Amino acid sequence: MTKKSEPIERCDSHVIHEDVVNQVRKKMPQEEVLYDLAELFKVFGDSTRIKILWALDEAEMCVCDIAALLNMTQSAISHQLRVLKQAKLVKNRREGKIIYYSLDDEHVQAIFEQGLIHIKEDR
Amino acid sequence: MTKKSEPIERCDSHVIHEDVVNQVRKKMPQEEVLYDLAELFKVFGDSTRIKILWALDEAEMCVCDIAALLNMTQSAISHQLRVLKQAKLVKNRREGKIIYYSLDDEHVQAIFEQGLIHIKEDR
DNA sequence: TAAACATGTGAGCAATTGTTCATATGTTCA
DNA sequence: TGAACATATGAACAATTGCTCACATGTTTA
Repeated sequence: MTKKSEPIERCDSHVIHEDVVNQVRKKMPQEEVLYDLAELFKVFGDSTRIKILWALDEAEMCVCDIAALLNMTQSAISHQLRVLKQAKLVKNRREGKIIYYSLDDEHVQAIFEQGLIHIKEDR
Repeated sequence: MTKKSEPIERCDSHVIHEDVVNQVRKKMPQEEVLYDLAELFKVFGDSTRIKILWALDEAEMCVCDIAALLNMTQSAISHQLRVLKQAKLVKNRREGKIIYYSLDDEHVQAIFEQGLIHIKEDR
């Protein structure tokens, strides 16, 4: 989306602290890394998906179970599970007709943890 | 958005593992907590905001600096800074005409860290 | 094999989001 | 005070998103 950074020319005209800007620019990670990071957090940025992840952190569950738990359509859950799987946060295994989902990343809990710390400070 | 969880009645008809569902339901945090968590991650789920946060983790910067760094409009940056401020991730101080922004949460880095761990495993 | 069942998927739609543009607000300095 | 400057903000618009609905896929069992 964002263009490769061209010579400083924006903010209408004046760059206030060119030294700071250049110094920070040197330290910025690759564009792609920041983009991927945003994509990952985007997956966490929906309460349905958060609920699914939290549930799967408690137990392996099939699609129907999750739909019942969250009082949502099987289809809606299935769509979201696809997103979670693409993000490699969730994996599944088949057992007959039933497909069981579980977490595919031991860091999900750690990410939740950090988020909760922030939230709790805001009250 | 989501309704308060009513008696299990979804997934068309059959609940596959009612025991698991009930057990997991007991362990689920309050609806509101999960919602707030999603809201927080939503803020992290945009590459412009990720870049801003990363930059501010390196140095305090004014709006114009950030716009120059990211090669974006002052207005666009200002809008995003508002989002970040509402999420209490960023604070500012005024010095004459110039308003300096900086991180308002020492956990931002920790959250990035966790995200990066996940991303790096996917390669 | 056909019916029943569990899940996946594409199209469509309303809601949300990120940016732009024009302009408002607030500060400094001549 | 008025011009210049730094930032904030509201309206508008295109793009994205999450859900629903209808139906497809794949598995079991009678």
